[in-house]
Amino acid sequence: MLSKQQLIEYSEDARKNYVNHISIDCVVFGFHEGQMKVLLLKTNDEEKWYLPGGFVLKEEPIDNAAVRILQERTGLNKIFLQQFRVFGDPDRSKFHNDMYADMLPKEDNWFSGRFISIGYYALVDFFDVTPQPDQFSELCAWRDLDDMPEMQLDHENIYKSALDALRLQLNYQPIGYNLMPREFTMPELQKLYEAILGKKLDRRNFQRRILAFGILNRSEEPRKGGAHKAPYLYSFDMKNYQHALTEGFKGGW
Amino acid sequence: MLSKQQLIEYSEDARKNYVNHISIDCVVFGFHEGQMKVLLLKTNDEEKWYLPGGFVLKEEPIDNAAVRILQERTGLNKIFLQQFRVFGDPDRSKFHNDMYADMLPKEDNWFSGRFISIGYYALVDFFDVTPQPDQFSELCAWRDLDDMPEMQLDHENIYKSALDALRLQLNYQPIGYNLMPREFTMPELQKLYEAILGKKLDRRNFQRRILAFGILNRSEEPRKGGAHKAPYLYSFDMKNYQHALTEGFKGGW
DNA sequence: TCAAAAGTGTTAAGTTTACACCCATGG
DNA sequence: CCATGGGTGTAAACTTAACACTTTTGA
Repeated sequence: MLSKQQLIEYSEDARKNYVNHISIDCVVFGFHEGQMKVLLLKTNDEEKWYLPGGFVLKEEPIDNAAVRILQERTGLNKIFLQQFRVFGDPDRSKFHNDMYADMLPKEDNWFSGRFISIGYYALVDFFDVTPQPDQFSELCAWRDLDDMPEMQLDHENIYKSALDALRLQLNYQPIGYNLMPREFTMPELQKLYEAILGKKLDRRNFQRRILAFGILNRSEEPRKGGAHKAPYLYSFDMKNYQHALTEGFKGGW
Repeated sequence: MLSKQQLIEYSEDARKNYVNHISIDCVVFGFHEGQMKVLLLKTNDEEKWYLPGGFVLKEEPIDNAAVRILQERTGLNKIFLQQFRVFGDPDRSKFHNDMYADMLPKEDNWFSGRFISIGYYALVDFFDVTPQPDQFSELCAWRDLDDMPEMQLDHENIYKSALDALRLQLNYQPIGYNLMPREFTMPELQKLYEAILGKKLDRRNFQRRILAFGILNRSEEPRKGGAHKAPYLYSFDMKNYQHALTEGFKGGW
């Protein structure tokens, strides 16, 4: 949490460096122990959590801004990012206006303005992430998809919207390279799909369908470990995966 | 086309009234005589055309801004609008910077800044539209999808991106209410789909598929007129249409 | 040797595709 | 009376869904 003095400095710096009126909010999805997770931030003072976000540098492409912001929160360089919507109601910024009303000059501070936010969702490997709080928070942590806390501003709306977009993406693009470890078993991949969709899938049909996409390579060695038949290990065939990403599955019309 | 003086005034007014750094670009699709059309603008001086667009008033929701802008260009009130992407490269505004370099003060004029543009596509009934040029143009006209002219800035990119989004929408949402007259025949609707997709479809299979969506009502009276069997007239069942719009077709997973 | 979890296969139901024939109308 | 374009039907190919049995492993 910033002191009043620091807040004033931040506000002045922001004015110098960032494009005014534009913000970026990111919904970072991770996957761990069969659960979809979302990366959230929180101050010690406030009860409510918020999404990682930030602003766009004056000469920076917006996609780069999203990458930069996420790098600061996760430590990751290569992140699968997808712009999915703009949130631009004029009263969505009211929160900041109120929050900093007594700390910053009423007019002409960075937070008093209106912000139109570009929503991105990101898919990341849970184990690669080292959650880093930002200047305004003490806590940066994963939260389970089915145990989401109350959120600030319109962030609940943004996160739900991101989940919808992600589910839609399942229908015409491969998912998983960014969420799974390099090698994984078929049941593990299935758990990812089930977590995203929030429902159970048939084991045998799932396998057939995924394999039909032609984006998986099966390695020779199975993974031993449980009191059961050792499952095969798979990895993504990056050539075909990339192709499927750009071309999409199934035609529709 | 504005004079230098008018341009300066516009620039000053814009600063007062609009949110800086944000613009809106609209790809307006219409359908006429079996052709998909896009509404474009042009000045007499310039060869290149551009998309209808504008800015967001300081207290205006962005969706309303898009509606307002399109109302000015088309005269229409009720327009099907879909936000589809943000275009935010820093050098996409270079064009305006150069164009007005000798007419406006170098620093601190409205057009010298960077603009991040929110892309919308719209579907409208061709016959309801009265194309209106804006302050910067003398010409506002429909252009055929398969005879598109050269365009300014990144507008070609934006338009192509809109077309992709529209084609994607065909796969999970109904299309047509906004593009067709109230009553239409099955072959007419088919032509719309063919125009959007840029390919021929099988008459019989098309009919089956569309009817299966359950969003059409067939009226009793057929339309006479050609030297052939009179085709039935259909209209959209708005209850089911709306439902399909929000719920989407086919499940995927 | 048994329970757990994974591999594999089959059949039935449902879609989609590719076609062919018949019907009303206006010239 | 015939050419044009529209309505309708169907068999074959393909997908998807539902379901059962066998295999391997660690305890």
